[in-house]
Amino acid sequence: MSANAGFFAKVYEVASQIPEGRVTSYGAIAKYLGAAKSARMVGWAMNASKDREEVPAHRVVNRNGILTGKIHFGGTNAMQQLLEAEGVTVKDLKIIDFETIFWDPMQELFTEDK
DNA sequence: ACCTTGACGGCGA
DNA sequence: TTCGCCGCCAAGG
Repeated sequence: MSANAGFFAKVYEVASQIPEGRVTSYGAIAKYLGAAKSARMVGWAMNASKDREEVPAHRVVNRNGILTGKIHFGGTNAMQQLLEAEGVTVKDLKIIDFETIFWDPMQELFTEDK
C-alpha cells in the first residue's frame, strides 16, 4: 500500500504515527520515504493535510527544531500551544531538547514498512 | 504553456 | 564550520 500510495499519502501515514509529546522533521519523513531531497514536498503535503485531522502537522518541524509551519496555524501561535499541551517545551518557536523528543521514522518504522 | 513560490534540506565552495 | 546554490515536484498566477 504505502509503496503504491502517492507521496502525499505516504507522508500522511508516517506523520499520523507520530506519538504525542514527540516530534519529527520534514527531512526525516522524506528520507524515510526514500526522497531525502524532497523535504519540501513533505511540507507541501502537510499543507494539504490541514483537512486531515489524523495528521498532527504541529508535530512536524524543520531540522532545526523550529516551528516553521507555525504561520499556517491560523496566523497565531496555535502550533506552539498544541505542542506545549503535549508536554513539549517550546521557547520562541524553538523546541527545547529537540533531539531528546525527536521521533525518527527510520528508527521506529525501519522494519514495519517498505 | 511558462514562470514563481513554497511547512526543507543536501551538498558543494 | 558557515554561506549559498540547487533539487524535489506540486500548485497558483
